[in-house]
Amino acid sequence: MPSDTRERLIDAGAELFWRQGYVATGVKQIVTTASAPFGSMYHFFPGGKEQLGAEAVRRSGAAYGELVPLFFDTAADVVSATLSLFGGAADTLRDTDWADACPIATVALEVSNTSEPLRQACADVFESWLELLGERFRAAGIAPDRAREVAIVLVALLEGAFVLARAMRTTEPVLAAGRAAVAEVERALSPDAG
Amino acid sequence: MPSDTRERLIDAGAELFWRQGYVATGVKQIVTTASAPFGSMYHFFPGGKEQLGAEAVRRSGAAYGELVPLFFDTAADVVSATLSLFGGAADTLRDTDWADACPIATVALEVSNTSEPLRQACADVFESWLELLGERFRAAGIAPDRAREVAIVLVALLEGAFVLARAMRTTEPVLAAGRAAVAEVERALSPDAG
DNA sequence: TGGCCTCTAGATTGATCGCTCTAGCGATAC
DNA sequence: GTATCGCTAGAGCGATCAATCTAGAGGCCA
Repeated sequence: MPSDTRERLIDAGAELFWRQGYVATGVKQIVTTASAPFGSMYHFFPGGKEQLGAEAVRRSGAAYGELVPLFFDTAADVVSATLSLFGGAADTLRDTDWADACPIATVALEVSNTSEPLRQACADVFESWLELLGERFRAAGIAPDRAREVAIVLVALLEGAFVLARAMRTTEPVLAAGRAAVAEVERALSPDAG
Repeated sequence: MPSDTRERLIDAGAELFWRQGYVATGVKQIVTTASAPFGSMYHFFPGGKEQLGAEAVRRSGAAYGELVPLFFDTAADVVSATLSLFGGAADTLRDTDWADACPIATVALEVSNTSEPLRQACADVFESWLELLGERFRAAGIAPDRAREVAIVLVALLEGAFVLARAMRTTEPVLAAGRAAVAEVERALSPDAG
């Protein structure tokens, strides 16, 4: 069985990196938050903060990816699923004081040119989301290449809207992005129009 | 006349925050890069790193905003301007080793919940971009409310595509976002179709 | 010349950074 | 019993953090 302390360290790291970013989060703070002994940190993660960071990113990514079935399995179709995905994101953002946005976007931008393992972890997470979403769009009858493109546009709209919304403290960008995402999905569903 | 040293400090800060983010950039590094005396830093910016950061963000934002007339004045219409804007962004990103993306996005995410002055500076910059773009879309005949929404969608697509592209090391998201941006602009130009 | 003010110059502060180190606890194996 | 191993525990390393401090250089005006 996996060590309990190790799990708690990853969870604490994921939470803190989400909220504060990678650079601003100290190892000591992670250890304290996890109620773990400091020595265990480097026992379980000989690669140090970077290794813990990579595992935390992957865990956050997997958790966030579970939102895809949550929204797309309950909705009537991919259009309404897309709409409620953005609507839910806007509500969550506002209700959490503009904190609960993408758990890895800040880290992704921070480390993109400074840590290859972390950059790779972020890339893998994004790719997994694209695959999860692409699958849904293919199931809705959209051709594979087009399905991937729609998935990319959807994720880009969400990530970009998060950046704007968190800075400007308004849900306006998320709602506008949601309408654009719906339009993109509809456009892919009926490629003849336009 | 404005002090030369002060100007150099802001420029150096803007450059470093762009490349490394706000948290990862040290005051000492800014001073060294600017070839400025350390004492001058706190003479010109009694508010410290935070004050310099806010001014650097506004300067970067203004410089980046100049891309709007650059692309929209030379293009035949707003659609081709949008297309070349994303195309240019993709080329630049690839040619600079995925470094030259949005100069303030990393900072915006980093400080959104930790520094109100910096958050405000980022919000002001985004708002200025939305105004610059909205103006162009209004001039193209799009109703004011709709023009703002198109501007938001365009910026969100670009910011989100940057996040994906920098992590995944491919221009694919920027190009896909560009096509979606073009579709959004076209949709706004002919609201009857669809 | 003397006084004032802006800016330069960098040593220094206390705190925190990521990380290494030794020491020892407790359970299992023989 | 005792040797081994996984894990706990935290003191302490050198480096770096943002920021403060004193000291003085140089221009401007009287």
